[in-house]
Amino acid sequence: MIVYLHSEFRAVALRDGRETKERISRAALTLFVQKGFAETSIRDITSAVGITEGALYRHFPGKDQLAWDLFSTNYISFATELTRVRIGKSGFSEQVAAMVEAFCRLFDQDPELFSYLLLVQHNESGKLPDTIKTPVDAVRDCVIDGMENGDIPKADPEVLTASLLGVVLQVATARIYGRIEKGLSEMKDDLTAICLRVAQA
Amino acid sequence: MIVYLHSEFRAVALRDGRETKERISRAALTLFVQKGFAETSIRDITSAVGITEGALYRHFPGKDQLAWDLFSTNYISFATELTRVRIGKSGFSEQVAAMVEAFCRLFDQDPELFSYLLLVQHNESGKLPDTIKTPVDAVRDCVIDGMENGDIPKADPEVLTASLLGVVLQVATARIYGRIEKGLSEMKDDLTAICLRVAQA
Amino acid sequence: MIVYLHSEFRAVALRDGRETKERISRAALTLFVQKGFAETSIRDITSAVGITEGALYRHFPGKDQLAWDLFSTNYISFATELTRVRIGKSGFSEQVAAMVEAFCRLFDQDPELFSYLLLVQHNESGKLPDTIKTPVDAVRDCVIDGMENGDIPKADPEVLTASLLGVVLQVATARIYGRIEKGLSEMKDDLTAICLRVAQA
Amino acid sequence: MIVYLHSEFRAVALRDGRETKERISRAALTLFVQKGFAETSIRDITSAVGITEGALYRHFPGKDQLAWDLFSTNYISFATELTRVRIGKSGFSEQVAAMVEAFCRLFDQDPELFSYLLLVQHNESGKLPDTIKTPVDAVRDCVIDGMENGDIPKADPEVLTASLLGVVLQVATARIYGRIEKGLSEMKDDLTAICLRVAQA
DNA sequence: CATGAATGAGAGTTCATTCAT
DNA sequence: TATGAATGAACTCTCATTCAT
Repeated sequence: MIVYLHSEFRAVALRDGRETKERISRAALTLFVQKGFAETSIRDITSAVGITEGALYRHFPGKDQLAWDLFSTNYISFATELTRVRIGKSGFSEQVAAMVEAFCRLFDQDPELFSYLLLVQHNESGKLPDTIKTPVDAVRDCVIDGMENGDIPKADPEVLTASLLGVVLQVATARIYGRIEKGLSEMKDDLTAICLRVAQA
Repeated sequence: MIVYLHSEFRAVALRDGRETKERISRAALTLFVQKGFAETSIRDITSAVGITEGALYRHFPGKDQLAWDLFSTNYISFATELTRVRIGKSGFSEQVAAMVEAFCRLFDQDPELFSYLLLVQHNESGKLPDTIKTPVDAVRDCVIDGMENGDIPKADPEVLTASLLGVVLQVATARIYGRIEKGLSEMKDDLTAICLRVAQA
Repeated sequence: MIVYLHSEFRAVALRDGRETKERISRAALTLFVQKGFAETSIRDITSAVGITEGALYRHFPGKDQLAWDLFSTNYISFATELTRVRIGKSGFSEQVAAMVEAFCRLFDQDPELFSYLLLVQHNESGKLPDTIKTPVDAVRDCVIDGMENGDIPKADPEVLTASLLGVVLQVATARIYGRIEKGLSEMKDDLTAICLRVAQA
Repeated sequence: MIVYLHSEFRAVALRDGRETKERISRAALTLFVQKGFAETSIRDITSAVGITEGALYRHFPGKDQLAWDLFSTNYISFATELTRVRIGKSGFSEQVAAMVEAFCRLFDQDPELFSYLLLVQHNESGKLPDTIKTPVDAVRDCVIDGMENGDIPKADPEVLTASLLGVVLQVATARIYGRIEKGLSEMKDDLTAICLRVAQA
């Protein structure tokens, strides 16, 4: 099981410095999602944390780095989680179910992080080196496996990957804007069913 | 006959308010999509057009208004187009096919506009009064009709609406990032097929 | 009798150009008094008149000149009026009464002009060449005459001049801010009485 | 012992927020009186102080607030002083003498502040809540007291208040423009005498 | 580690003025 | 004469970042 952003039990054991750094990260995440990266000032972040502007630079080299750390660490960590839950299952259907569940869990546990990684900043993923696995790669791996194993019909794997992602991300978006009221995890079976129909599994 | 230093055509172009306004709109659209709204400065826009910063304010009251005009006009007009092509067809399948085609046409004719309306700024749609129909409304209308007519099974219309939109928008995104090479219109039948499977039509 | 800013009967006989110029002057006067010189833009003036910005420059070489014309013409003309009414009277008391009446008449006929000349822009008077008579000069002449003729006791004429002006201008100010409700002309005898006590006439 | 490049005194001066704030206030006061509020730019102020433009905003939220702080603080405090010196005296004549002296003292000690409060920005006093006592109120209180006590004849207190103020302010103005050479305090007895004649005390 | 005054660059915007039409 | 698009300089203000303390 992955730890999103910070685990409470470790925080207790840590010194103030580490704790401040995590409070900065969390405040930044919240504000970046709420107002956007450019619209969030260093002062917005530090005054939310209750420190002065200069203090932030003890923990992060700058605003860009802060945003990037926030993104890349968690983006990679979520991709790893996706692959981990997929590898544990055999058969396309089970794998899709497991991945959908992982998406829903992330959303329900930490909607801000979900938004930041997958809706707001997901165009930042181009900055990652190609060797790093992203959530998109994890889904594509699943799709390609499914085609090679004959679980689903052969087709352009990129189109199928995008379609599957699209279903989950757009439903998440609808949930954020209040058009859908149920938590994502409550809908995981429905979402899985839709995904399997998309893939004709 | 006198030969002016500037040809009449050039002079007309320089002095014609309409034309300048449209060149500003287009430059702004391009830059907003490329770099984002906040990251695009007035100077970026005007120097792309070849005018000074102050000149922009004869055509738009400010940066926000420029972005909003760009968004609202085209967003509403695309929603109208979606409804128009849908109304012309009977049956859920035909209606979905027509709407998918409209999405693909917009994308291929003007990918920047597509991105601006549906990927970059689509969260601005909340600022529109509820009486105005958006593309999301157009898709939802189609879904609700399909359920009422028995063309598709009853389910949460919001989830289905989001899923259908997700398929199209995420495939468009993959195309923009170069993961897919075919034009969207070339894939319209595939996209329609996926959408119909999503809806179990 | 002097004509403040423009006489209606002449305006009728004039061409559009002259009439526009006077409408510009009047609009500028109003706005300068209401909002201040720096806070009034060319656009404020021209849109009040109903012409475009460029058109103003057919009538005035620039904003500064417009303000200066407005000030100097009327300031001198009012100084002339003051001297005219004073010369007609013999004895300090009669002269003061006549001048107070002239101040009150200007205020009641054209409070904006009064404010502009005597309250708002009166520090511009330093730009006038010393050979030109100002309202302050007119009052000082009266004071000096009164001292030389033995109508009033000898003292620093500048202090007395300032005091007399102060009484009139500050009462006018109180009237503008609504602290006094009567028209200035209604109070002219009271004001004259106060002025004569100031001068110990 | 280490000798720093900048002496401690200098370093303290540069880093001491209080001191900088006061230097900004003083520079602004000087410039507002010399050139007017609108004609004074932030750059004018900060370059007079020897800091950059942005630094001003750590001490004041903006230009308007700076001007307003400058005005309201000192305006109220001078009104309090006026009332204080008046309360200490019995009888209209003594009270007027005390208040005239207070005006003269302010003028001679800080002519810029006098100008700013009473000549340049005094129309800002309308922005103060009615519960706050202004110098005008202080003078009016004295006038009303004098009438009620029978020290001076009954008349419109607003007219008398304005007249008394007018004498002092216009003499101060004449002094500023160099028409009068004596310091105001040197003339305080003359001014008092004039004021008493105005009020027929 | 934290403070917060200061920097310096750049943001959006306004405005007096010009000039081709 | 009038128009109004365009200029160019100035404006107020914001912000990421630095650094003496």
